[in-house]
Amino acid sequence: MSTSTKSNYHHGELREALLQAAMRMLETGEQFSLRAVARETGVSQTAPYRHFSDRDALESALAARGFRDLLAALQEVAATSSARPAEYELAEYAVAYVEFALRRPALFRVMFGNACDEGSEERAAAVSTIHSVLRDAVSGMFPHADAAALASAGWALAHGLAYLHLDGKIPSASSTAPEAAAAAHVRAAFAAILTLKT
Amino acid sequence: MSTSTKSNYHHGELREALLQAAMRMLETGEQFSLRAVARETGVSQTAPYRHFSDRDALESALAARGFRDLLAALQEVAATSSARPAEYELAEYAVAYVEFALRRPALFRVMFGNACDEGSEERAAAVSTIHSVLRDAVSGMFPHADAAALASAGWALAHGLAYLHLDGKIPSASSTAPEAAAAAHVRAAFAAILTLKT
DNA sequence: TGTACATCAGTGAACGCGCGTTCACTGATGTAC
DNA sequence: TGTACATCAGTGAACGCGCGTTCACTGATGTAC
Repeated sequence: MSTSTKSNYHHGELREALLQAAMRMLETGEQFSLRAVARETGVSQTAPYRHFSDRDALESALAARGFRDLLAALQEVAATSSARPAEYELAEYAVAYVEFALRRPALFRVMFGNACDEGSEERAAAVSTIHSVLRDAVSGMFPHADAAALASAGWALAHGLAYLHLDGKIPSASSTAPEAAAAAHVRAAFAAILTLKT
Repeated sequence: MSTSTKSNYHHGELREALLQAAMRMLETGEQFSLRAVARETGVSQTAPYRHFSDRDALESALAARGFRDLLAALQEVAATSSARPAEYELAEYAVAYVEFALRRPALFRVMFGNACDEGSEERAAAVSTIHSVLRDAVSGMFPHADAAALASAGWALAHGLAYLHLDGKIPSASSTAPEAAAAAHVRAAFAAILTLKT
């Protein structure tokens, strides 16, 4: 499975292995614990302390990776598109955001839950990077608008949709795949707002 | 403190007392447990089982009250206002929503967290009541719009703003009271969206 | 090239915690006659 | 009006759980000479 199959002692890449195991658990919707991660990695339950000072340190590292991935997903929207009118473009950012949340629900909660939020400027930086990506996108699309305010609003809308779907507060109507239903809902929400122009 | 000061045996209104204690704890941001609620109420830790079959039953009852209160807060917006233009009116619903979330953060999470969501049609009913209140408001304000979609969008926007503020993801800029800053942010977000008309 | 030793990265037993929940119980209440 | 008894609403001890964390330890690695 790994490069060095034997000698569990001196694993070599335990830190990385722990992070990946934790991420895997988060991905399946489980919430993790230091013990569970150690178990999953096949290592004694105190081994993680060699690499993370405490539970929050692991959680912060996961959140940081989550933000990196979310950012990548958003930037991919910017890269792929541009055949659409600007307004729809904005909606696609939101779709990517919500899909990320639904694909990796527990991770999303770790990233945004206030649990280990205090004192991590890495986290603050990640949040502000996302914000500025959105702001740049918005100001490209709507040169005359207040880009910062609009980016905030768009983010909040996507965030709200993500949580409502995550928490099963949107009836989800039919038997369609939840991700598809969510995406449709996101587009409808943005379209409804843009309709206000009339 | 209560009507019957003595005879802790046969409390008389234990169910209500438990709910109020739990609500009080939630209000201060603590998350509760059956044991903690019993402690707070001054009763043995198994007493709550006379009134709630398990932890989830208590949580559901709290959520139901939360939805009732949130609904009241929204309806109060409808009652007080109407001097404003319709567009600002919508923002005021969102302000009330976010203020509710910030005033009672742990309750808000109980209401919307998916924890005990399964199988409670009381909960589903509460959610759909809120939705229809918003829809009615919207269709009163924007007769020509798709009221349902717009109500969803407005709700999601408010919900997202609520969570972002709850989780400290909005820098909060200054030293102002967080609730006031949040309210200003909500109004700004709605205003930014309406600006898209240009 | 070989040996001595410091350092590093694991182990495993144990701690104390709060939790939800069960069980057999007991005190208080209210109803039938 | 008084007594017998069923029912109700509490008590308190105990269970097993998973958790974060600590401790003294030991096996593996790498470096100095």
